[in-house]
Amino acid sequence: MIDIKLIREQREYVKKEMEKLFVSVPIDEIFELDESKRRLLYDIECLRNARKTLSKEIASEKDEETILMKKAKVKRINESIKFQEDELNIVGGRFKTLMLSVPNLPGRDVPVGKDETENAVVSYFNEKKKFDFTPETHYKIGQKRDLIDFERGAKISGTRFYILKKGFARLQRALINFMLDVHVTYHDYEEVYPPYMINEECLIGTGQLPKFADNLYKDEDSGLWFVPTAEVPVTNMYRSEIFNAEDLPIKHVAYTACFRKEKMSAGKDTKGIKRGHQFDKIELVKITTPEAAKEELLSLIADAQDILNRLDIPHRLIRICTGDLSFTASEKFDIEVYAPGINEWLEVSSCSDFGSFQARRANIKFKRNKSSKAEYVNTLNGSGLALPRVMIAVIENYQTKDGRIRIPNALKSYFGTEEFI
RNA sequence: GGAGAGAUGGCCGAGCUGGUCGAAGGCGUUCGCCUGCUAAGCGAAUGUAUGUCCUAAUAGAUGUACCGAGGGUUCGAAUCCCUCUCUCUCCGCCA
Repeated sequence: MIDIKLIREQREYVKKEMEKLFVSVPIDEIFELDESKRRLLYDIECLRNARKTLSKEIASEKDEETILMKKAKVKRINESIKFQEDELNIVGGRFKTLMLSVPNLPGRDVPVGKDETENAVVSYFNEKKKFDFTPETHYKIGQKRDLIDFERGAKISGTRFYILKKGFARLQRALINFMLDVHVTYHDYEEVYPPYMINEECLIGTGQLPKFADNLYKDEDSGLWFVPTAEVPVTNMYRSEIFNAEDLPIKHVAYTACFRKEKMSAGKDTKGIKRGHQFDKIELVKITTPEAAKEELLSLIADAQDILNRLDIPHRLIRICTGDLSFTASEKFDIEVYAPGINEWLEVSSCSDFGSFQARRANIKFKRNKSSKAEYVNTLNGSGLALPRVMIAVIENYQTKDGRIRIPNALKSYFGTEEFI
């Protein structure tokens, strides 16, 4: 949620910023709703004040008739209050709905661009591998060597589900441990293992709801939702909490499975393990002061990239332009790995600074010192990294001519004496 | 799943036969006094959110809401009633 004061005081500025995102947002309507909401609230408060005064008078009043008269007066006041409150509920409800659907404002130095075609590659890292044969796709290798079972995945769960077997199952498990170990040991993140099912407030807090309900799984019986990313439970751990400035930044790393319906992407990325309804991910989450956010974003990106450097996987860093920013982000960088088999760049991490957008929704604040007023924190996160696509990159980059996968040096300690899958 | 107990300010803890309760008391914290230093002692202050007025102001004045959450009764609710959530104890079941 953006600050309503911006709409109150700098409406034209907000409109201009929203134009950079190439979305239409009913700023004027929000402004007017806010005005009438405040007017109603003011009227109601005056009425309540009158009621309070009269009630107190009744308590000390002796004369029966005066009491009756005053009681009748309060009853009339209550009727007006009720009337105004009903009005307020309608106006306030509409206001809230609209506010929750306003995307975050783009950060100051985010380049303006229409869509993903105007994103800029910041830089390339690690040399592409040279092959003296045509590199195979991960799914061909997986099927040929019985390391991925797509048929039985579909049999037990439907399309976009697969079963990893033997060396690939172990490779994924090794990667999970490797990533967690690196972030905990070398990057100073505190590991957490959160629930995979969460209540609705969490998803409103981090901005997945109400807008992206279509892409989320829900258990109707309990009202709980399945996590689409660990960002949601980990950030929401601190919902409605106030930090002391000296306790920031908070840095967490979490491993979870993630569940997404992927309706929007129907028919897209159906081959291989690139896009499933369930996938594993290591997530990095930071909570910082506003002034530390930029630096923390850059180090978060570096932390995610470190995984790829240790694995020696070619990748590139992309700066996301305004038109391609996600709903909640004020600034965002993507990391893409190169997969020579399918010959694609695959997004393995999206690193974002959300400014105070999520903090405002989830009510997460900090105090600079004991006597100062609580301010909203900045929340940041990025994958560190998404498992299936790193799996693709490892499999396709480390394949040998005879269809085996050489185990990257960084993962050797997770595989005992084996050198190949 | 069954039976019972509970949820109050940074913490502990009164109030719960409805009005004088934004809420006693204690602890903690902050400031001042006292003091060779520390401790003790004395005095004062000390919730959050949001609106209005006034402002250079996150300074002042004032309104409203908040005693787990949401409804209800009443002129008036922390106090009474209903629903829900969570915590604790006991029983059952269980990886």
